[in-house]
Amino acid sequence: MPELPEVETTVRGLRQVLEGQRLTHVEARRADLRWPFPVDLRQRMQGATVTSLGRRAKYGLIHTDRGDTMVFHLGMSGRWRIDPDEIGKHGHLVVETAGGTQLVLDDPRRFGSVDLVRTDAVDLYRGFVRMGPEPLEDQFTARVLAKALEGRAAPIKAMLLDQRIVAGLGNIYVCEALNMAGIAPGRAGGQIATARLEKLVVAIKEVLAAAIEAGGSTLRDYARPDGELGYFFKQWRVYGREGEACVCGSVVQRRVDSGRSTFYCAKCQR
DNA sequence: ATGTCCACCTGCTGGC
DNA sequence: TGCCAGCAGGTGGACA
Repeated sequence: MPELPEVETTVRGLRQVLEGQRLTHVEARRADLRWPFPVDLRQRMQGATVTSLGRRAKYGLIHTDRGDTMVFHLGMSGRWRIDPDEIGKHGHLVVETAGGTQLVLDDPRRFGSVDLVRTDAVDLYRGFVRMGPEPLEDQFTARVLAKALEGRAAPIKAMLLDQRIVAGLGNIYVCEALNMAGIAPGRAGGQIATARLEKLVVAIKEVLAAAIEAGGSTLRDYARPDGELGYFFKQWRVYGREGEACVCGSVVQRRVDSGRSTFYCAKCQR
């Protein structure tokens, strides 16, 4: 589930049990996820105290008093479980705190990742170097987006999924934002009028904020072993709704672009 | 440089 | 019941 809102919700849940806590046990249960775990992960994290947590795009950040930052990505199927009944066969990283909480990073498909960087050099992390602006920050504006799309022929949908253009959107929220803005997913990025980009930027900010809000409303679930993510899926306008009625009365379409489903309304998105 | 596609994994669902 | 194809929220790298 992890696009920006899900990672933000995850970080908020982790913050409640990790911030200010000393890590008494850190154990990787296999050698790698998408990449190898840092060989010195346990050595550097075990015994350290978590000073704060943060997020950059779809990455979660766990800062310690040793000047290290653990950077995690949840891939397609990753999630943190808090005090689960059992670690489970996909529980690949286990962290325990002095406060008595056990955290398990669970990721069946193993597209996620865990890295360790020096906190004062987080910006140099390979995933962050060419990354675009945070969509919820003020510096993400229609002007900035227009500049990034200038002269580009690729479909707007593909461009919004490109983390170098704007960082944190995934397949769901791109589909939703394009629908809210009334823009056809296949339209060339460089050929969208500024006024429509204004609308798109507003839609992106709105859909992300609403999703975080919905995740936040069920935040307490993270304290449970079988905690699930939020309920924003109930608010999807087009994603996963092929064949259903759009608000305009037309029918939501699905098509596949480079292996990813695109949901849209051909009538209200032009 | 830009655009496009695929591999990397496991689990689940729906059709036969 | 069982099998198999198709699908899933991401992204780095290989290609033209």
